[in-house]
Amino acid sequence: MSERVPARERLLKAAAELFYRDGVGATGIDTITAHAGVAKMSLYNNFASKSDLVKAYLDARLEEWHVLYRERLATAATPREKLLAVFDSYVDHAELAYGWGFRGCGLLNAAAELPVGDAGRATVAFQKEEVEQLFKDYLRQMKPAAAIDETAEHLSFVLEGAMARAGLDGHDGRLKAARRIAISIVDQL
Amino acid sequence: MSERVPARERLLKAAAELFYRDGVGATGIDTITAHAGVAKMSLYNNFASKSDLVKAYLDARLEEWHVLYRERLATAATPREKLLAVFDSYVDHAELAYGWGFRGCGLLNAAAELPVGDAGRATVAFQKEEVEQLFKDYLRQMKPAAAIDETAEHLSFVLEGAMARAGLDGHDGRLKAARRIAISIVDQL
DNA sequence: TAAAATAGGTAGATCGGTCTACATAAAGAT
DNA sequence: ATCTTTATGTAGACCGATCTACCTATTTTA
Repeated sequence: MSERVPARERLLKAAAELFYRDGVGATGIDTITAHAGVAKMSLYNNFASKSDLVKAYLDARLEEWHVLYRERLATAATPREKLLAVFDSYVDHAELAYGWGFRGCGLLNAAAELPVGDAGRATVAFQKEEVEQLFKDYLRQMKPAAAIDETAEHLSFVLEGAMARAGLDGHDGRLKAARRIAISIVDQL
Repeated sequence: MSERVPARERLLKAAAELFYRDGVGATGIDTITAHAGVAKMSLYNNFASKSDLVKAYLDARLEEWHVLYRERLATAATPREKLLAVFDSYVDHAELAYGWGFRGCGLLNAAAELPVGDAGRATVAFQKEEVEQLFKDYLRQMKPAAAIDETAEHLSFVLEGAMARAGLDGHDGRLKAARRIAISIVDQL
């Protein structure tokens, strides 16, 4: 019955909740270690600094979304369904955060707190670029003659805008609306 | 040559720059007063607390956008032009922040740092609701038979999504793209 | 001269980060 | 089967710096 959980894992779980709920800057080292039920030195044995933990937090959120997206992708047959799987994975990811009090995209929120040169901002920018690239790929498969770049950017704006609004009023109806809008956009190409 | 500027005004100007550039949480009281060239007590003579100053900062940004929007509105003749004036005022507002290092919408960034119950979040949510309502009004004047609510939400997503993306890659080309997208949306209603 | 802004300082908490000293447990060596 | 090494985790003191908030006393301004 060895239910032993490594300190690193406990720290990442605690950081995930606290960083998302209270913000990166407002969450101190002591709060994280206390919430993880772990000694302070266990944090510095596993991470070089708080920024390093923040970076790991962002990478974990990115990977978390990747998993949800690939799950949705597995059940998608057509390029159109694959494109919509991106929106569905956003809804799925939002629902993961409901227990913590939904506050929008954890990556975007964290990026808003990070200084301009910070490495974490690159992680966030990368994910948004990746989503836009996915839209381009699927659009190209759907309608090779369409204005791919413009439409992909349009879809990215709709998705991220819905997430921003959802973060403010605290429900994911916005994300489902974004999905409906995306359908109308791709279906009238 | 009385170039005397009241302490309150100097504080708001310093707070505007520092809160936007470095974030609300990362900016301390002493930094603000030093940057304003003002005594610490002048802050507490004019504002009840730091949160009060943050609230004033948000209100000032909201009013700042209102001014820019009304300026654009004055040169708009048709409902279509008035609707686009919203997008233009966003570009104008973004350009105000260029000297500080553009980091996206100051209201959205600050809201990402504020706790869920904070009064400042209401200010931010209000501004986004207001924009969506403006879209509804102008759309109704343009095409009374169109799907007003859905289209207004669509336009809001495009605008706020463009702002979110712009905040990550640091230029307002995204906002100009959003304007072009908005034109295509309203012109094919 | 009365009001407002000034400089400078204090209180008390919290921050990120470092350090010491000890406990536990599995793996390798004999 | 015993000893030793190496990993990892523990508790808790401690560091310098910074935070908000508030105070006092002096100077400036109107």
